[in-house]
Amino acid sequence: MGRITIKDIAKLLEINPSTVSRALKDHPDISQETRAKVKRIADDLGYVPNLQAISFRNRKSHLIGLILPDMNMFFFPPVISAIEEKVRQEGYNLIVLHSNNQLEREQENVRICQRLGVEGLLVSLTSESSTLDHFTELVEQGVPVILFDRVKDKIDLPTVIIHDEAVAWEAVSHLANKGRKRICGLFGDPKLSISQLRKEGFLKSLKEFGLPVHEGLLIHAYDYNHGFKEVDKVLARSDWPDAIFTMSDTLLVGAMMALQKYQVKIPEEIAIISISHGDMPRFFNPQVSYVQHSGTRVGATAIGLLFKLIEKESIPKVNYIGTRLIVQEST
Amino acid sequence: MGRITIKDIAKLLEINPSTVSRALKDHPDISQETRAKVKRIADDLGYVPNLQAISFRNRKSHLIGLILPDMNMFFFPPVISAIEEKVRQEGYNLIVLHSNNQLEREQENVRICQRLGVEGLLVSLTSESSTLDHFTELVEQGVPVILFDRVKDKIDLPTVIIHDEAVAWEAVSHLANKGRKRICGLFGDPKLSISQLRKEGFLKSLKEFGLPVHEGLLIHAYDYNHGFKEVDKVLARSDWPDAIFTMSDTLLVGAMMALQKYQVKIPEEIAIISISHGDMPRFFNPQVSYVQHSGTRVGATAIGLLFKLIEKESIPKVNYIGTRLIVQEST
DNA sequence: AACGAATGCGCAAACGGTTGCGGTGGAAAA
DNA sequence: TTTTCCACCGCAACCGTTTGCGCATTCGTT
Repeated sequence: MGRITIKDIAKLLEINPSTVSRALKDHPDISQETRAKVKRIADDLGYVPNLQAISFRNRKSHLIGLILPDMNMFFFPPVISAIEEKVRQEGYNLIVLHSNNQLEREQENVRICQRLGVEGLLVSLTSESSTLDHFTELVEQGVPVILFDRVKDKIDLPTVIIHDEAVAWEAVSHLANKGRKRICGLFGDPKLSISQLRKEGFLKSLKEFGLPVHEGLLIHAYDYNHGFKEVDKVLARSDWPDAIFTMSDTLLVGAMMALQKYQVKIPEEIAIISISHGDMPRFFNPQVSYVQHSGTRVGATAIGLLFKLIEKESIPKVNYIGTRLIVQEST
Repeated sequence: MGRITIKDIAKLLEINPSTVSRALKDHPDISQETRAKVKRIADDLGYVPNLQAISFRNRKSHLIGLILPDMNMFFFPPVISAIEEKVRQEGYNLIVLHSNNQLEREQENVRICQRLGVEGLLVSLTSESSTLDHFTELVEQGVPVILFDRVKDKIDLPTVIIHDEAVAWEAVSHLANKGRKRICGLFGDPKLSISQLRKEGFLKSLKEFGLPVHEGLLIHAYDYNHGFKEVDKVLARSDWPDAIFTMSDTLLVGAMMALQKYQVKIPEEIAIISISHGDMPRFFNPQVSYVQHSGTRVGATAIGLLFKLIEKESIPKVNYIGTRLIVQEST
């Protein structure tokens, strides 16, 4: 025999499936005696409720969708962990989808979520996601959607972010306060709002400190190899910067690879600071100062808000995650 | 109105739902004309097939379960990516579950998969998973289960692994061939078979080269902080090793942090080699030699085999993933 | 003794889509 | 003209579980 169903139990006990169903969930209409009998048989036969049937009947999937642009090893793992933890606590399950940084894939992923009947959706956008029409249908059907980290402004979906501009400003200002004057900045894909905002914070800080902006020291890179190559180019010249700001762990790694190649004395010759999840800066010697941007907190906050939406509570449009400047002795 | 169903379309066109169903999937029984009409209306109304209903009716979920012991940032991200890629290609969806390194959670996760009706299951075990009874019920129901990376021997589930012992042996032998004589080994949780096997490979190499085994240089550590502390202790003494082997990226990081703290000259004073996914060794200066253990290949192989099982094809019991020794100039 | 209430359970429909089978109508074959 | 055949579509059951409603039976109350 395949899987045991409620019907099987009913037949065995010569009662109605509805009675079995009610007995299993301690419905007061059913006598203690019957409940006990049903539960016993269910246990003996190894009855496992068919979630598909239940989902179908109740018109809910108990599924939460999570759409990520990529599988950045530094940031998303703790995000996924935090989300999955909460999701399971609430008796839901998590579907993780990757967009491979392509809008088309993202749209496809949204469709998949729609077909699966997810009850809530957490999204970190690709850099190509300028239009967000692919979410409207889902939203109109009443499915809550929350954007986190990689978001778009001027859209009406709730977001969970850090105060990107302020965070970059804080990091760069720390360098400037230490007397650094020729500061190089590494940013990610310029199409991403996080890149734009962090760059603005960078520029704002330079301006406040009256420091010049060197176009050659404003770098955009897409991965650590690219970051390495760009910083390598900078260091190949004689007019070295005296500090580097990197907006992510990925870029920090790229920069460090170049700095190490040139045997740069950190921080004497060049100081470096990053926005980071918090692990990577400790792996280097000397350890790197950073503004901590916790993926765990981002994930936990986002999923918490999503469940509030699912419970029909209202939440703020924009939700900022706190950050913390971690200064290493050496910097 | 909520979600558009086949019945809605049928009512609108004054035809039978079965006709709509067939029209949508180009059943030859339906005239081209009707097909066109149905598809047009379906499109206009934004019909989205209810996957829950379909899954229920067809008694299949199109779901694949992936159970991970933790969210190790070095190894599992590429594994997840590779699996998800293939899963989506096959028209399936992926459920990712984390066991947080607890057997209890793993058992719970298996139950969840069972209730969800997954059609296949990929598992990397926790270190606590000595018994594997929690899989038998699922297996008996005909659901294929494949273990990868963190597996148990003496069980009858198919596995995807690297040749742990040989890989460790290769790495350590490389050190020995370079004349290293006092080699320190860092291993993970001793309850894990990968730790045991890699340790055996380590010891085998030492033996073959006639090198002594120093108990104090055989270290087990659970995360990079722990690894750091242990290596720190070793370096606090005067009798330094002249080489270190680490069995994972996590431990490599811990070791490097300690080496950097003591300003150890690599590889002059102490050489280091690791088993690694491949990114981390490049982040250090000098770059670290390693035996590459590709999470992408592991994931791709495991999911490929799983689909073979789903298609009722037979597969080997143990499947080895190839590895490659990457020697950096400096070592 | 008679009536209302509570208790315990069964009946049947429903969720959305699929599918075997059967039926109708019109065209082609006899 | 009658028979055959095929193209096209409808009917109804079904997947497993839930739930509103209704029907007995028993119990407590005047």
